Amino acid sequence: MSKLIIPRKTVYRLSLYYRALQRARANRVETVSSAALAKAAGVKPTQLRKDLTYFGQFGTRGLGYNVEQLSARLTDVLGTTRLQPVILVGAGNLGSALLKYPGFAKEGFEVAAAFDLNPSRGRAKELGVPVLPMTKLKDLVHEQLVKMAILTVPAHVAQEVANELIEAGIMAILNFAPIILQVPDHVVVNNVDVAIELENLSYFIQ
Amino acid sequence: MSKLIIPRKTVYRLSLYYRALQRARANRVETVSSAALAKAAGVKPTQLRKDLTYFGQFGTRGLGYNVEQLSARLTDVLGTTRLQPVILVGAGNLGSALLKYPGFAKEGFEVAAAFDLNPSRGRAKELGVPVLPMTKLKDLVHEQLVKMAILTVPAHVAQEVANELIEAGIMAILNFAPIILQVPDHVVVNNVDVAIELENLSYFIQ
DNA sequence: CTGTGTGAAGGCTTTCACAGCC
DNA sequence: GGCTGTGAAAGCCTTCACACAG
Repeated sequence: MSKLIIPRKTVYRLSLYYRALQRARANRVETVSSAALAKAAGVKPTQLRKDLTYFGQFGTRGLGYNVEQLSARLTDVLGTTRLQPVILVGAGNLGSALLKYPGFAKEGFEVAAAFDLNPSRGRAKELGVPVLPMTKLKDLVHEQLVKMAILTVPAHVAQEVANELIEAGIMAILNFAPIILQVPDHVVVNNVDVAIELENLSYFIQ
Repeated sequence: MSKLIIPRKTVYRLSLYYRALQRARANRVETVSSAALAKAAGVKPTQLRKDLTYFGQFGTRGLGYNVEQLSARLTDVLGTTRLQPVILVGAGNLGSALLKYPGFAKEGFEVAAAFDLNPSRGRAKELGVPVLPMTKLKDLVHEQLVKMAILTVPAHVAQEVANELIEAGIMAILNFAPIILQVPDHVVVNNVDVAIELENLSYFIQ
């Protein structure tokens, strides 16, 4: 379905809209205007409307959008993307914190397992997922058809571990190591880098 | 200095270049070509060169860039932005993990203090910074001229806490809560949202 | 009269192509 | 020959302006 090309930035914003809609739904709101929804998502109303036109018309002119209905359509577009199993590699401070973060399940991702060079240090019980040695990586990825990995290892081993992940069949990496990973074309990487975000912020408050 | 307008995305990439240069320097490399540096930063060579032209010429044609020199110039452009004091608000799992993350100091940021509704739960000793109650926020921000904050509180209180931060004089917020903060124009916000990054990744591996 | 849908315009970034220097 | 610097072109994304529906 929808093999229409949706711009990269639009896809990103769809997630924001979806979140805002869930909040509206939780508040028993039935209808939202593009102005209201856009505000909740931090964008301009015209942008929101334009984004939605990439996959159809949902609004009622003079009224706004039906929360349920738009929500359902967004699930449909982003939909198959949810409920994916994910693995986390590197159960240090940051990795452990992410594992304990309640937002994953809520947003539709399940952490199938965590991997670490030293599996004992993260106790599975406390973290709520199995913590396995790297040698088990390939098997688990194949068995559970895992395509995505969260990488929270130190920078100096990140590339090496990323190679192992790709070798094992991982297609998408959410990389927290402060280094740009070199990967083949079929692999997607998103980076999360706290230091760079801070640096960026500070530039704009001169 | 340099009130020339540097595009937002360029500023972001300058941080990547700077990092890559530090690694090159650590390896005693004296000269890099735009091709090599661009690869390390994950961009195209022409993009790197164009980015650098916003604030001067540094390269030697036929040779490349002097690592020291370019590095110094980048420090200069991003420079005053470094070594800023930062506060962290919300010393839960994620907040504590970030405090223990060694990357801050290395990248030139110092966490002046952490704040929490329940200061006892994060022991200052373990975290390496004072953990204070929210009532001390305003005083510390004023005393230490803090302009930036890392926000790692639960989503349902994020807006409220952000308001307090802004009220206290904070100008820039690195927000980890999965919600779009409504802030006045003079305040800058960057969002880090793991769930959305995952969702985004998964869309692109259909 | 309110609020959506959308072609067209505008603005911002990236990429190209090649001139210029070592 | 190798590699930088850069105007021009292309591409992408956002915003505008307004037609149109309820």
